Amino acid sequence: MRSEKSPDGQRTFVDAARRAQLVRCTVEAIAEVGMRKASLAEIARRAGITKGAIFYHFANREELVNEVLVTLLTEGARYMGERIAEQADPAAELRAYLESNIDYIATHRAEVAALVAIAMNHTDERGGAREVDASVYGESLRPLEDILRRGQEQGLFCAFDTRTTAMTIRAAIDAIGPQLSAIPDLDLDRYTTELVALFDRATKRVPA
Amino acid sequence: MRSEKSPDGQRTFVDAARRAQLVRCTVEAIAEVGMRKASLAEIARRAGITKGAIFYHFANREELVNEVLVTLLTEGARYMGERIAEQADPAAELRAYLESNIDYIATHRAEVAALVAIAMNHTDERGGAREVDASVYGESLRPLEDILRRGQEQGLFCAFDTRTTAMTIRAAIDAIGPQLSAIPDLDLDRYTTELVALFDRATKRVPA
Amino acid sequence: MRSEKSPDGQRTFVDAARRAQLVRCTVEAIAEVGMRKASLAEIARRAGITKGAIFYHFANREELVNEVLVTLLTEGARYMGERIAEQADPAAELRAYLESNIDYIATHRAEVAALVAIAMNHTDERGGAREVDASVYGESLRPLEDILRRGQEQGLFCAFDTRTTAMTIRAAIDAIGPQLSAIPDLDLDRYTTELVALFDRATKRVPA
Amino acid sequence: MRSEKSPDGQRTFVDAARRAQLVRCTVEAIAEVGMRKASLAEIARRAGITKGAIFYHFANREELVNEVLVTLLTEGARYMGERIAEQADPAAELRAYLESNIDYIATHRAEVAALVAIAMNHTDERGGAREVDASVYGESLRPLEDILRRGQEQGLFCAFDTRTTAMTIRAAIDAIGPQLSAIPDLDLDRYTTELVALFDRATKRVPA
DNA sequence: GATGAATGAGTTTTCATTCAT
DNA sequence: GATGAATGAAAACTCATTCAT
Repeated sequence: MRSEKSPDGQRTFVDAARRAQLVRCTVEAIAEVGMRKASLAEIARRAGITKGAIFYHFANREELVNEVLVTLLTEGARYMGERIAEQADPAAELRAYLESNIDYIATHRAEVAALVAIAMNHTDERGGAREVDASVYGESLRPLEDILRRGQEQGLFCAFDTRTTAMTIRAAIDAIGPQLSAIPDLDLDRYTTELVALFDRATKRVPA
Repeated sequence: MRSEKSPDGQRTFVDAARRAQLVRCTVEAIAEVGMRKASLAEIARRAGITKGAIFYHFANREELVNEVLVTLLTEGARYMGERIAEQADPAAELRAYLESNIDYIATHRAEVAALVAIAMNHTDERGGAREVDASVYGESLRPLEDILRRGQEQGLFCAFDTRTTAMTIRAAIDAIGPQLSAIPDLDLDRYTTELVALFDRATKRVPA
Repeated sequence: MRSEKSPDGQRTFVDAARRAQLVRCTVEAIAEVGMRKASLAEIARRAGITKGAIFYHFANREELVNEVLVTLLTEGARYMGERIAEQADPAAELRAYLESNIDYIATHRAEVAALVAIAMNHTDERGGAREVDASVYGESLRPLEDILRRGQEQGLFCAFDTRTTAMTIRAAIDAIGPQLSAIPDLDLDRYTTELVALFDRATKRVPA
Repeated sequence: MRSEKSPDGQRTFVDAARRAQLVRCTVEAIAEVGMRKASLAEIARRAGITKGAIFYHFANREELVNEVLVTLLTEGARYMGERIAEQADPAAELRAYLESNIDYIATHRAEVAALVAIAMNHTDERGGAREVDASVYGESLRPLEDILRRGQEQGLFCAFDTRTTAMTIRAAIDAIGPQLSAIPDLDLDRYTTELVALFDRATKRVPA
């Protein structure tokens, strides 16, 4: 075990590789068979190792799932952060935020499915008040609130509570995942256009 | 019950009461400890009876959960339908829709938590394309789309895709539940006001 | 309960009727769904009463099954005894024994199926050394041995151990039930003729 | 095992040993307490392991019971096949068939008891028409019919339906198991001699 | 005489976790 | 680093039996 072998938290290359592989297999397992049936046996099978070996790399199931969560969140944040950074003004940033998010969802269905499943299970099991989730929400919402606030400061956006609006935008995006499962041939381009337009109307300053 | 008794579906008073009690206990159990840990043992414990007794009243776990689902949905639909029916025009209806939904969520936290948990588990286990869920979504979205379409026909609302907009409104509402768990002292009145304003801006027709 | 109400073992008419009805329903249940799934609930369902009521007429499941056993055995013995009594000599009686037995099996499939299932379960559960079964075997074998012995005394049959031969005849008959289940369109007339001929050759005295 | 491991069906030595041990314990359990009470808990207790361990080696109860069935059938077939192969003519083969079968029953009481119990339960639960059973019966009857047919072709046996006769011989043998349970001190040598003589008379050609 | 309700012991099965090798 | 084997706690479900009414 990590903690036993290297108290300084160092990890060997092989260990890191296995962890990454296990994270990947877990994502696929959860996306395909759901949280409930994504047992360690199933994950090990996909990774081509034994159940027991998992415990060499992760203290327990929870630690593995947490790593999955952190990995997906980080990955997603990077994916979207880059696109937004290139924009000229907050209005363009908001549009880029929506577009890059939906694009990510469209091109990372397994990841999104796994993410939603894990998040649900967390909200579920610990009554929603879990540290990880809280920070996740905060972390993911802050950049969006920043965009909105700067937009208001620059006179591009009208007056509204940035938190409520940020949450609504986030919710509109997060609702796409489940819908995609139900309606696999959903027209995402159209959806994107409509959403961009909707939040444009909802946020833009109306000149007197 | 049911399977052991007369096929005419007759139910005694005691049976109906126990079923209702079990539904209530199941809602509370799911809301408090989550779907996964809301075992029949846990539910029976809360109801003060034995596991075996549950099977006297329900054929299996699924039947119990289904009854919970139907009960909550029916209850919710009645709660909100009444308020919306009294409104004068689609714009007022949309406001009433938002207000009554958020009000319901605020005053029925356990029910909403249970509903979300059950819905998630369904999406999870059957790959998201389950009849019940599909109809649930459709059923809950249709009245909202109706309001939006009528608003457009009467020239009150601007041009937009009613389905996308309805889904966004729904998503904004559904996001409140999880947030409430994370931030128990969320100011719901403010949230409501903001949301009403946001979707008012997003939908109203701007005179030339 | 019988024993509580009438220590003299008297039974009311209604009680006797219900017992008979329950015996009949049990036979059908066992024949159709097998011993394992012929639960008291299933039997009660077929009788149109509740599980609890069964315990008014029978102390427990075992007593009910025993009554079924005794009833079927008695019924069968009467059915065959009559035909055999009419015969002129032991050779004719042996033929009549075979014919009436096979005929009974052909016309009482449910009864035979139930009988076999119950017998098996008994042999099964108590290691085969149960009083009922022992007597059953003895009772059913004695008349057959009598026929064989008289045949030998009258010089119609050759020398052989009557017990072994009786058992073989019985076994040949008892094997028909299971075969009928496997091969429903078995030609029983042919089977009868062959069996009669076989045991005729095996028992008849060959003149010097 | 099996489901958790490599699909090439590889088995370790320990696994094979445990499987064999579990098969043995299952045979004994069924022979002693009957199919109904031979629960996995009982079998595990006899094997000195936990219930859970059984599922490591067998996917489920059915797979375990099937392995028992196949093992016993194979064992029995080998035991008897050898003796019959050495015989000079069909009449001697028939005698060897009877003798080796009865000998097997005498020396493998638990195996025979278990075999009968399992077979019965199968007939019982699936309405008698199960593939396994059908093939079992066919497989076990065919060699016997072969002997009889060859005997007829060689003019050693008289005219009779080989199927009916084979079944009768089989039934006479199969009846010994239950009798042994009921009458533990049955004189099997005598029984064998009598049976051989009986079927000799019943099958041999009587010269004109 | 019978019902509706409940019990409690038992069944098979699943799975995260442990550990000797 | 990893495997094979096993554990033990929990799950859903079944059913004979009891009993107040």
